[in-house]
Amino acid sequence: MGRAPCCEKVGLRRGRWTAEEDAVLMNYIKANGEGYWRSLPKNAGLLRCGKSCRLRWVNYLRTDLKRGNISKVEETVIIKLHASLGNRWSLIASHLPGRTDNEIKNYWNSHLSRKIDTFRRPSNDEPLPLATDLVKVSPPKRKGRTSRWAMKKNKNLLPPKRNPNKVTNAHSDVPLSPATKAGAEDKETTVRESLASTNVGIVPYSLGEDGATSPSSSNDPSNPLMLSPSGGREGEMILGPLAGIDEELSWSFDDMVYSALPLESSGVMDMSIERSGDHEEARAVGSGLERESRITLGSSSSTTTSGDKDRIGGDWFSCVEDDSGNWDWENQIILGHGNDQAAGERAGQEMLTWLWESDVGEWESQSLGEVEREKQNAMVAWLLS
DNA sequence: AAGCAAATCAACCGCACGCGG
DNA sequence: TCCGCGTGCGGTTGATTTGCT
Repeated sequence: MGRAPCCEKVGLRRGRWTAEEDAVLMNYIKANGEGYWRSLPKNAGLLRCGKSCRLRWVNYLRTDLKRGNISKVEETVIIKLHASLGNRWSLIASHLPGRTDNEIKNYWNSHLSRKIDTFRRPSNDEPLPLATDLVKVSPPKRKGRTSRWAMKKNKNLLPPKRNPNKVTNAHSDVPLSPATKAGAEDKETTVRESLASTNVGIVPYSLGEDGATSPSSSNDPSNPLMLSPSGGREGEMILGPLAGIDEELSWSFDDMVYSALPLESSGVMDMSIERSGDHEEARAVGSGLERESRITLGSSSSTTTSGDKDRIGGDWFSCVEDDSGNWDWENQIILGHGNDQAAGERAGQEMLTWLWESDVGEWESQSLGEVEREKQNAMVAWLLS
């Protein structure tokens, strides 16, 4: 016997909700609260199935929904969380107050997935993209309409005010550092760094022959950062503190990818790349750090995902390469804040909560000020942690 | 001005999960 | 342990709108 349908379809309305139906549903929920979705339509006098009512409420009628376009900051959070969580839209939405899983899912599918695809690993014959290439890349120019919000701006639709009392439903699973990618052609090959300045302030530094450090220009395509095999000094990459943050809050795929490397504001990171069988392994170790990240690139049959949980402070990332040659990032991430995973999770939650308690729109619109810099520093500190 | 293509997103659908009996 | 129910989630669809030709 098959499972009974959630509702009897015969005689029930489908499709777009009318203003009258919205009003009925909203009034009923205000009076009786959420839940009991199956019986709600009957009790409220709606010719809709319970699922439809719930969806309408959750995605549209709730008073704490945030309207308007997704901001750059929100986009960044979405990208980062998606890198860690995958298509767990409800979980991602729980970190974006006022945004629904459906909204985020739609935004991802219509905006971000195209961007990310653009940054996917190129074919074998093509060189890895440079940072500047990636930053410049835009999704295919839209031919069609603008955002729905823009479309509606002339309509008689008042966006609900964001409820300042809403408690962010932070989930303990997140946040994590985003999945990581390290492009490596082979052991002897230079890795073409594509780290660009981002709103989290990850700035590549170069180590000169005299040992002095200087920020590398991510805007100079002729000067990609060079990562030498472990032990090398010249061209060694140093990840330095905040410097030269671009006012433009941007976040490229590789920004996301590289942000997961074990950064240390004042440390030196060695990266070694090894090839074993059909997978490559990039190991990044920050000097003076009791932590290590290992990024494994390989076929699905060989990708290391187990990780070594006993390693102190170890962060593991992995991805698999599908048949078409794209890297499919998984989230085999083991929290590695020393041995105190709970502390790491708490720090992440506090970070996000703090970020979103402030007016993100204001943050985005202002030039770099003290508040922004403080937030960026905090986010960097969190990522570093 | 009309037709077409593309983009957006509200809504639907089916499955999975948790819970209580 | 099994079963049924209620609910939530993620993938997909299709109506709608807009820009381009």
